[in-house]
Amino acid sequence: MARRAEGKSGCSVESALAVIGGRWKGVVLYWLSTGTLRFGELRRLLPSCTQRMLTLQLRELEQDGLVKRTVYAEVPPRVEYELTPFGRSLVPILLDLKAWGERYRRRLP
Amino acid sequence: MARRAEGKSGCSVESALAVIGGRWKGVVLYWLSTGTLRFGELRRLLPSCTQRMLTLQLRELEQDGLVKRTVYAEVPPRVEYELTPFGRSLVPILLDLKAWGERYRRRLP
DNA sequence: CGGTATCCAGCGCGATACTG
DNA sequence: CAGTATCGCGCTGGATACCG
Repeated sequence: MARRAEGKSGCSVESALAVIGGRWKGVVLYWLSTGTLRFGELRRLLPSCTQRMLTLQLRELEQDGLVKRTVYAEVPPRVEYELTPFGRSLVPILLDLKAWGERYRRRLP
Repeated sequence: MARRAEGKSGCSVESALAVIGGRWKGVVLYWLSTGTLRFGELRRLLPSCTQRMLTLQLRELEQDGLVKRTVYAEVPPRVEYELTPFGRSLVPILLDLKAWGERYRRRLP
């Protein structure tokens, strides 16, 4: 986690990218911006992300205070993920990025 | 370049992050948003980025159409980098990210 | 000054298997 | 269902040296 570790040095753009720059974090955050989701639902929404990676990325987002994890003591177990208020503060930027990404893709050969 | 290569698949957030997610790209773009810069100037602005990495990241940004590279046939050689119009279209988002990054850092222990 | 070339470490990430 | 555990590969990026 070299990238995430150095959160305090460098400029703030780096800090932000360190938080959302993980392989799947952008998409995870995007889907969570549409509402609370269970682990299995996220898995289905990110078919090419392995279970292990999904877990890891969610844990990091949780540590960074963007995502809240709620475990329900049921059988079978249920775990729900949702954005924290701080996480939600990133959503507008994420949507801008998404829009920009669409324009970028339209330029491709 | 696994990340950059798959620009066409996945959601657009991924595409955008694939373009600006490189280790130094965010900062390079940020500095270039303040005006045209020579290679050596960028080096001084990113002291912890090696010359090799700076070159690589600039080349990728150039390929992605965000940065224009101009070589002046002088001695000693002079090379200037500036944002393309398309690159400039990313600047507002970058500034939002920067502002968000500052808030993020203020939350840190 | 503004680059290549070369070599190489580390870790990001995937694949697979097992568990409460 | 929602995870951990373990193993290993490949790419990212660092160090260093050389070039027009």
